[in-house]
Amino acid sequence: MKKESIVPFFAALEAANPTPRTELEYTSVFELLAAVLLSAQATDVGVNKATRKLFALAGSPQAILDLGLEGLEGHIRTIGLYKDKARHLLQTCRILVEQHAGVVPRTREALQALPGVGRKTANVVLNVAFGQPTMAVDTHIFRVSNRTGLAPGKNPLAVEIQLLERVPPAYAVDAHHWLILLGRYVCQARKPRCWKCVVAPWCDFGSKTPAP
DNA sequence: ATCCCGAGGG
DNA sequence: CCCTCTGGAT
Repeated sequence: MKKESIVPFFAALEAANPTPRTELEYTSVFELLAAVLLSAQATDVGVNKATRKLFALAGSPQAILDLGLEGLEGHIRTIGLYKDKARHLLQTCRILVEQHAGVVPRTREALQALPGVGRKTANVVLNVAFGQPTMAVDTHIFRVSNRTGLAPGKNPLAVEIQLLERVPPAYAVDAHHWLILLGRYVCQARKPRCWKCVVAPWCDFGSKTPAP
């Protein structure tokens, strides 16, 4: 993608969706952290289905701890990778209670020190909860960045660095959500719907898919 | 590089 | 059946 295409690219995304937001359901920063941790290799729809009941019963680190491993597994069993996620979330809650007074930390270092929280999850929390211009490169953002040519890096970290360099400051906070939603509903992995894509004029993707 | 792992879609 | 879904730990 040409350098001069980047501003119109994001201007088009902004025009189509002026105030993008995550589709994960949460009512506190802790619930956001838990929901993002659970969302690895899973759909938001599936995570929300489980967390709606879970958070109604246990919406704080101590309340999750009180569920115990078996109890927590019971609530998230319908989500993929649930054994690892239950164990990691419990350990994370234990650290939050014992080392952070039950409050989600605001630094990348402290976030990534939590079990089950890697670079991508930390970036999402920093962006969504604390308004920082991070680029959380998940499966959607990686694919969209490569296809469009916005950031052609060969691995998630390379793409993240390119996005941080190339996305204009005015778009840096919302870019995360625009790219995610574009990947989820338009630039899909199997069958991209190029005919309904608002950034198609600036996209490098060859042989754009026609309308059905 | 490999494992984890259920639900939904094609 | 196979692929995909807001990855992280080993």
